[in-house]
Amino acid sequence: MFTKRILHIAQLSAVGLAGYYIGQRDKFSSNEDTVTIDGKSLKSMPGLPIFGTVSAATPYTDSGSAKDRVSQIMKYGFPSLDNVRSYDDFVLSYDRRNRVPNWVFEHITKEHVMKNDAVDRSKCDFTPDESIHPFFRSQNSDYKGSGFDRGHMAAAGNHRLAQKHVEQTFLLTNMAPQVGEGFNRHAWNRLEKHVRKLTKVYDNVYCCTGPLYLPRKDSDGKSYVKYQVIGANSVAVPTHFYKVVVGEATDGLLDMEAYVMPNQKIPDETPVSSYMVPPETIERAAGLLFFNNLQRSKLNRINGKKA
DNA sequence: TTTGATGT
Repeated sequence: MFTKRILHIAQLSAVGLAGYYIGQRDKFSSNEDTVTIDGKSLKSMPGLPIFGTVSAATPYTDSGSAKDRVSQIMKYGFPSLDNVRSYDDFVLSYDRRNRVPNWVFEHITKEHVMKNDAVDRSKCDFTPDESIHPFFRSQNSDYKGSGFDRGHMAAAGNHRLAQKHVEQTFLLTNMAPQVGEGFNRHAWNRLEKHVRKLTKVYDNVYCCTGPLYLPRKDSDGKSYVKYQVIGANSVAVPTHFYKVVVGEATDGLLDMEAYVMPNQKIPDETPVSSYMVPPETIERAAGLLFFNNLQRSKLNRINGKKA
């Protein structure tokens, strides 16, 4: 088991493995850009960026507005600011070149993952996102016959408060091509279940999910990033996927876990913990900063170790 | 159970 873990970490070594310390990073302020958007189009067009008026420093008030929900989901900061779209229960940044998300952010509580008879996943359809320009929009036809699943980044099972919420997770903006057998339907699914279980331990769980395109050394000894593209729109097939998760306890202390899994069949017996990596490794590989507004003094553990 | 694709 231990050797396996070393192997996974070795795969990541090309992008830098500098330890668990996530402290003194540049102060990246994701809250200073302001864009004004009228409330009407915000309601009629799910997916429109409603950013700008949102600040992670804004205290959460339970007034029920979309803006407040975004500030709650994004409490600890935006990983990046490009092509941000907000939905009723998750927020994402869309990669127009690759036709998949850069990152998807969720705020999850036990109420969000509870069984709810009013919500039926089987009624959901995978739907192209009309809020994306047609040049950059992925279609169901891109995935059809590709051999890859339309894998949720924000998992459907994390959004059971309302039928509308789970339906929005089926927008293709929230999808990336994933190996089905042995990955999306198994190892990755186990990781998603693990995140849901964290809501039993923590009052609030913040989860950021996305793709990675990691370099690999070729036979000529040089490193290259190589990934398949599928369909008429050339949707990128990521080499790996990450999850960075923060659990917020009642006392305000925070625990962080970070995972990277290769987009391939993974043996059934592999524990999810063997895919833990230092968060900084993912940040360097993805070009993102996670939980940048988080107060370091409140960070208790990272990947189970005292921070 | 939850994650999906595919065929009728």
